[in-house]
Amino acid sequence: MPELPEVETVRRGLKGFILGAKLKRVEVLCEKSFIGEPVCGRVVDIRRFGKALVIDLENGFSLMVHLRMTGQLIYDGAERYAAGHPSENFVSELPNGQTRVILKFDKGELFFNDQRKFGFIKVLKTAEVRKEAFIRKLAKEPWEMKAEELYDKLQRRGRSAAKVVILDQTVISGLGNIYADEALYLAGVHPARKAGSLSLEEASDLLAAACRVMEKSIEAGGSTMRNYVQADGSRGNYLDLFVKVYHREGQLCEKCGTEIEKIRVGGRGTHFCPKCQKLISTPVKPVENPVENFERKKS
DNA sequence: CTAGGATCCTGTCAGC
DNA sequence: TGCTGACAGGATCCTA
Repeated sequence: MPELPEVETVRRGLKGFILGAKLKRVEVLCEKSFIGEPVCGRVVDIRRFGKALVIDLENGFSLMVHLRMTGQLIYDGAERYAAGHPSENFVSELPNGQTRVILKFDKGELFFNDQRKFGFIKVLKTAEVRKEAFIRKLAKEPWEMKAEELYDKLQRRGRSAAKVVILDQTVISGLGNIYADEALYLAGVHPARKAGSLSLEEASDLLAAACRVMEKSIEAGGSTMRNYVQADGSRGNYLDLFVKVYHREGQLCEKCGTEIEKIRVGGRGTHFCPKCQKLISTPVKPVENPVENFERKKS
């Protein structure tokens, strides 16, 4: 799942259920999914760093949760709260074959499910959370970043596709495959544009678009059990309600009516409007007298 | 340092 | 039916 808005949704929702609760027992069903020695204790805070969630315990230890592609956190107590990668697990009997870790609290159980096992829970000392490799390298979130900073980073990685650069969490944190596509669409930037060809103004637009698209998603309530099950009992992804290009290939662009296309950029499925997002490939540094330089190099 | 590709893992779907 | 390859809301590691 889980890009920044989904993780923030998990954080806010989970807080209502486990803040102040006492973790009494940790059951690890998949060794790969839990790093370190299990710890217990009362939950004093739940924080988020980019796409990583950190559950702080009273005893000085913290549990860092990264959901990666298919992670979900499902709490079962007096009622159920489920968020993360949307799937039938939201409403299934748990544990099941995709349950990797169970955190048993005094008032309920928190299931960490993860189909692909890319996600994990890692035990850290609370005082050392910021030293953890992923968190330490994390760039600012879009709303904390200045356009000039993003522009500089795009320049430094000028020969990569713009989308590839903004997906890098050490460049800007929070965007994943969906919101990267959505932000590029809103800003009118083709995903495969060389990062170095973006102007400061375009970088600024892209930054504003990233803020807007993620704020909107958080407001929409993110990916939870609540909006996974429709009123008529059918299943639906909340993203379909407001996404403009993601998974919309073949459908029409809301702005110009052109068919949305799907291509591959940096190995990821990429959706865009070929009319609203033009591919202008300006060389980063135009080579002067290429023929002459080539001749000189040979000799 | 950057850029590109492989890799971790399970499940689903299209095509033969 | 069964097989095969492609692909998936992420990030790291390896090579050039």
